[in-house]
Amino acid sequence: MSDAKTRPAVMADVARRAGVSHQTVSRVLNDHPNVRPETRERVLQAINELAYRRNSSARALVTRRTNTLGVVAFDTTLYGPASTLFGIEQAAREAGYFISIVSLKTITGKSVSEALDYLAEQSVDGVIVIAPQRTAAEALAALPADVPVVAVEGGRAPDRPVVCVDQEAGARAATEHLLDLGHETVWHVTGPQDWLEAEARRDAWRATLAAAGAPVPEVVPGDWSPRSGYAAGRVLAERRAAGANVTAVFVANDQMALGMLRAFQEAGIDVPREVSVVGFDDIPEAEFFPPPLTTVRQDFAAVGRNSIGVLLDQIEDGPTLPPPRVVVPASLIVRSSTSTSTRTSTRTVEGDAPTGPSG
Amino acid sequence: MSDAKTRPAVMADVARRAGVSHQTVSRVLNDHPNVRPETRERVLQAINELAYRRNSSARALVTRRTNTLGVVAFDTTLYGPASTLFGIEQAAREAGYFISIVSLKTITGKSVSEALDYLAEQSVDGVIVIAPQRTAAEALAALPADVPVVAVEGGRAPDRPVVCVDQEAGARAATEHLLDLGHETVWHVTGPQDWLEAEARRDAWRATLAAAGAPVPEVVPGDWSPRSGYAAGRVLAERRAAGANVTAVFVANDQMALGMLRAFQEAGIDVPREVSVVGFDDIPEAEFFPPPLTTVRQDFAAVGRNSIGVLLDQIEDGPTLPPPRVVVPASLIVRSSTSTSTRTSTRTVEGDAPTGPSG
DNA sequence: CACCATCCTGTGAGCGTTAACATGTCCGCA
DNA sequence: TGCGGACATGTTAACGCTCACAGGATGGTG
Repeated sequence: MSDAKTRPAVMADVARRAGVSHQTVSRVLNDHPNVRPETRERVLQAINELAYRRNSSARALVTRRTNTLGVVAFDTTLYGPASTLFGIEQAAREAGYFISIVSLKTITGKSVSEALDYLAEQSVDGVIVIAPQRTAAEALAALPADVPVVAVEGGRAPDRPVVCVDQEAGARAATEHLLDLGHETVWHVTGPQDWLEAEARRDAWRATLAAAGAPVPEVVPGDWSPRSGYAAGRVLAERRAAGANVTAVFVANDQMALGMLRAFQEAGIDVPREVSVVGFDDIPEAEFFPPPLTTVRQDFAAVGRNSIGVLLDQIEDGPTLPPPRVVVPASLIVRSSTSTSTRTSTRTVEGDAPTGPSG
Repeated sequence: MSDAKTRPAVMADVARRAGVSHQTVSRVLNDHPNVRPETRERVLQAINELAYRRNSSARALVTRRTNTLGVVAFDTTLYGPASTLFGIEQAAREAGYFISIVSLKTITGKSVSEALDYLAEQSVDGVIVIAPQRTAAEALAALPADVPVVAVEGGRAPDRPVVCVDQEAGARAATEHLLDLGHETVWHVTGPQDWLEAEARRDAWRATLAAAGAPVPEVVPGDWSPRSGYAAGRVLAERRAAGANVTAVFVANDQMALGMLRAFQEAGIDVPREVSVVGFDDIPEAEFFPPPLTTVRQDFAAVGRNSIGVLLDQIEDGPTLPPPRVVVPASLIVRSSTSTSTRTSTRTVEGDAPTGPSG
């Protein structure tokens, strides 16, 4: 009975070598308590000698668990998604799960549901969807839940577990920081319209201004790219030249802030002496912008950890009602792109209001 | 025999419903030719009605193929690795493969081999290792090849397939561009010592200078981070103040270039009037640096496509000798951080050599 | 000494699929 | 009419594992 030449060893081979049954080998592998230490030792040695590896497919077939989680992401080239993905991967591996990833080029209801289909084909045990856009979040909500799903930045989906960064607190901190510095009001450059994060930051900015009794300027649209930030910077420089009270800007992300800094520089506007700028994300480059950017840092590692935590809970205990909603804090990092308002010797501006430069 | 309540349908269920044997269902699923169109139709309909999904574990168990490829990456938060990963994922999905990823925090021989172990446990069909460091590449070379492996940026590993960007051509283009602009020589800020890319860029820079008969200044060390670029910028500003001929710098990546630009600005050095700067990577922000950065663009999508291509070849046809080595081109993107040398009215510098500002 | 509980180990079945082979049908051609 | 071959389908046996259950020891207790 000349055995196979180089076929990897299977459980039966180990069993034979250790002089036990395949079931005992299985027990050793699965840390069952009822195995004599001596026997366990013999089995482990046989495993080592044969370089035995348990066949994950056979195991998955019978346990109905693949130990694999799917992640659907969009533009993993951006710092935020990339960092979130990294956090997710670390947390998953720690919990003994594999991560299978699908990166989308375009995010539509269709592409999201296709991605989920694709992952379902691989029989993942659960899925994390990084769904920062309204369309993605809606597509997710519309889907039948044959597999546990967690949305990251998934808006206020009422029936899905969601993990997200506290955009509101971040935007509020940014805006208040500028108001506290004595600026009469704060302008805002938004992200793309259908991004939930952009919306949340904008709304919180607006609410903060309103709460402080400060005038609420029209938003300047952007799309996250440095280019759009540059364009927004030119718009604001123009407004300023035309007499508008532009001394402080809260830009919805760091990349746009970079573009804006460049536009201001070209327009001869000094940051922070003449205009203060705050970003959002705290990308590694932000500290070295001209000038170093005051911005809001998001704890992406925590987002990853929590996503995995919520997802595993759901996999193990089934869906809970109401679905959990975890909010991860964001913190303001003050650098050199913001300073007190120096607009003292100026003619009164058009839409003035009682500002409270509180301490 | 009341059938299971909500248990997902299996092949036998489909077979029963379509009035055929499970084997015929299998044939339909696998596009076997010998199925009557009419039968095929009936089977497909049954599949639809039951929302049947083939069980990938069972399939993998018998075919000994998981249709999954592993990717080992390091610091996927950086633009380069993130982009490569994205390219790999796209190409893999197109080819019908799943991607399972392991991101390493630290890259050592141990961590790389652990990652490969981890992926082996998942029975991946092949692995792509993004191994830009010497240690990673060496760990890879030392490993037994029980699974097809492709190294991305894996140095000159003689016995492993490698896909890499033409660092040499990129660095040469950057250096020549500066020499062509009339600069007597070009300084260089390197990446971390054990990164193969850093080494390749440095060597090519040095060779280009030598070929042009230009003096070769000492390299300034860096570690990819903006911070280290800033430090390098201060060093060079100091040298310049001390009379050294610093009019052109080739920085090994864009992030460090950003830090350097900041240092130069603080030192009152105008870029590009007084010093020209070239980066490497062409990150999205580069176009909006102060000033827009001349840099070298790498085609990460092509790297991804080629990695998958080489890996699939190896999986399907077995290892070939010699192992393939694919080099992806890099191209110089000229922006505003470089200009002709204006160092005309200067005292002669110490280490002068016959420069050839050739056309 | 009988009896039950506890520990350790083995036996057999089954997870859902594909591969190999068997069977049956139909057609063309000698 | 008979026969080989292409085609269409069914039957059976793996694939390598875990689960449920069946024992054979061993030890404490009545």
